[in-house]
Amino acid sequence: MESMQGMSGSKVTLLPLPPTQQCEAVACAQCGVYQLCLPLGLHQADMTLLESVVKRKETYKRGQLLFRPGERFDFIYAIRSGSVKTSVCTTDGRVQITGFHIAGELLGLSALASGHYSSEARALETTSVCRVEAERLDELAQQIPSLQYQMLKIMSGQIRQDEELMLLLGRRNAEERLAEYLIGLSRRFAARNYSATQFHLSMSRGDIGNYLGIAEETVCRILSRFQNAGLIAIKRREVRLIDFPQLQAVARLSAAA
Amino acid sequence: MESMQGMSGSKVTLLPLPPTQQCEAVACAQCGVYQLCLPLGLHQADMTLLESVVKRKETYKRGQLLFRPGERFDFIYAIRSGSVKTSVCTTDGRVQITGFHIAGELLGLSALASGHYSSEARALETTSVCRVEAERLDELAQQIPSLQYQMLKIMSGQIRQDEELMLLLGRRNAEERLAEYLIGLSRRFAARNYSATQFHLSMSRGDIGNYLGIAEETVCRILSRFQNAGLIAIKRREVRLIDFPQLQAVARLSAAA
DNA sequence: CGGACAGTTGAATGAATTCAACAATCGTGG
DNA sequence: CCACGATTGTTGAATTCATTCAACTGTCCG
Repeated sequence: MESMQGMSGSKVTLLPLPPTQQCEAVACAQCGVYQLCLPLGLHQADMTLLESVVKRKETYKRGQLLFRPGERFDFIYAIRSGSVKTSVCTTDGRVQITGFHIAGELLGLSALASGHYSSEARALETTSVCRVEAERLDELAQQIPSLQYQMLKIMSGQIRQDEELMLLLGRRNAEERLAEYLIGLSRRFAARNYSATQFHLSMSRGDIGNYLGIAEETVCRILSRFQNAGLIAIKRREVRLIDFPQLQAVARLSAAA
Repeated sequence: MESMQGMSGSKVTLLPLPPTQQCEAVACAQCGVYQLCLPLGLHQADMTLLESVVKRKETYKRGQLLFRPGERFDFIYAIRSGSVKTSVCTTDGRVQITGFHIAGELLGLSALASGHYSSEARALETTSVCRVEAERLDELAQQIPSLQYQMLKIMSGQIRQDEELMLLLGRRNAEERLAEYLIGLSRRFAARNYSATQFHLSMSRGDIGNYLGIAEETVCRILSRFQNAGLIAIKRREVRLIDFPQLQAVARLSAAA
C-alpha cells in the first residue's frame, strides 16, 4: 500500500475511510461510487484552509431532515457513517427518491446552481456527517483551484450515476431493477471494505420500490422470487447474495463500455 | 436592452444567443435550462485565454456522432444551433436517451470524472457546436477560478435537471410524461426567444418514447388524445400548444418549490 | 416514381398495480 | 419484561395501463 501523496499529515478527515483503503480517484470512479475524497491531492497549506470551513460531526437520528427543498443552500454534507435518502416531489405530493447515500458520499450538490436545495435529505438511521459551509466554499475554491477541480469531478460522477438510474427507470423491468439495485449496493459496500455478499438494507421495501419506480408489493414479490430461485437469502433487511453471477445475468446490467 | 456588463468587446461567442437576450445567470437558472453562458462574468484577459482553447464552428449533420461511450474525453461541446440527443445503453443493447439538448446547452460533462465519455451524443439535425479542449480546460480553470465556478453551477443545474427526469421516469404515467415533455420544451424555447406555443420537434416519436420511457405507439396514441381533447394541434413534427393551462393540469408538474 | 422511413391505429396480451387481508417485528410505556 | 399498537413486510386476486404485434397510411428524398 503506497503512502498518500500530497496528503501528508492532514488532520482534516472529511470522510472516514479505513486507513487501509487507498484514496485513489480512478479506483473510485471505476467502482461506481462518487469520488470518495474531497481533499484529494491538496497541499498542507490548503488543508489548513479547508479545515477552517469544515464543521465536524453533526449527527442525525433516523427520520431527521438534513435539508429540504427550497431551503437556502448553506452546507455541503459528507456522510461519515450511516445513510441518507434524497428525494424530490411533485406539487401534488408524489415523491421520487433520487438517491440513497452511504458513508463517503456527498449531499447537496444540486443546490449550487440556484442557491437553494431542490431535494430533501433524510437520515435513514443514526447518521454522522461533516458539513462544509457553502458560502465559504465559494471563496475557498477561488483560492484552491484543485479543490474546485475535485468538486467538478465529483459532480461529473454524480451526473454519470444519475444517467445510470435513468437507464434503470426507463428501460428495465422490475426483476432487473432489483437485481441491479442489489449489485450496486454490493459494489458500494465492497468499496468501503464492508462485506460485498452480506449486508443490511437501510431502506424499507417501500423506499426501495419508490427509488426503483415500482410498488412496494412488487419489491416483496420479486425478492421472494429471488430467494426461491436460490439467488439470495433475505430476512427482513438482512441480505446475503448467494449466486452473484446469476444475479448479474438477471440484471443484464450496466452501460456498455 | 442593456449592454452586457463584463463582456465588453469579447470576440468569443461560445453560445450564439440573440443579441437582444440579456445574458443573466439567475434568469437562466429560473427558467430551468442550463446556465446559458459559460464565460459569464469573465474579465477581458481571461476571455483572451479562453478564446485560445475554443475551437469554433464545428458542424454535424443529422445522425452524425459527436462522441460515443468509452471514447477519450477530449472536448466539452456547446451547442450553437441545432439539437443533439445523448443516450446510454445496456450491454444487451437497450438504449435510454438521457438528454435532448438545444442551442445554448453543454455536452460531455459526465466524462470529466473518468476521462471517458459515458454516453453517446448524436446530432438530430444539422448542428453547429463550439468545442472546448478538455485537457487545456484543466490548466485554464486553474488560472480562471470564476470559469470553474461557472462550470460547477452548470453541472449542479444538470444534476437538478436529471433529478426531474428521474421523477418523471419513476412516478408519472404516460399522459403526464408527454404533457411535461411539451411544457419543458416550450419553456426552453421561450428562454431562447423562440415561440413558446409553436415549435418543431426534432426528435422522432420513437426517440421521444425512449426518452420518456414509453413505447413509440403510446406516444402516438396520447398525442392524438391531446389533439382530440383540444390541448394541442400536431401534424408530424410541428406542434402548437393550444390549452397550456390544461396541459399543465395534466402534467401536475414540477418539483414543489 | 418507388422504396424507405416515420407515424398512426386496432386488438390481444401481459407485467405490474391496486386493493385487501393478514403476519411478523419493533418499540414504547405500563 | 411483557403487552399492545404501530409499523413494516408478505401474499392473493382483480384490474389496468401500457406493450407488443400487426397492418396500414402518409411523406420524404433519391
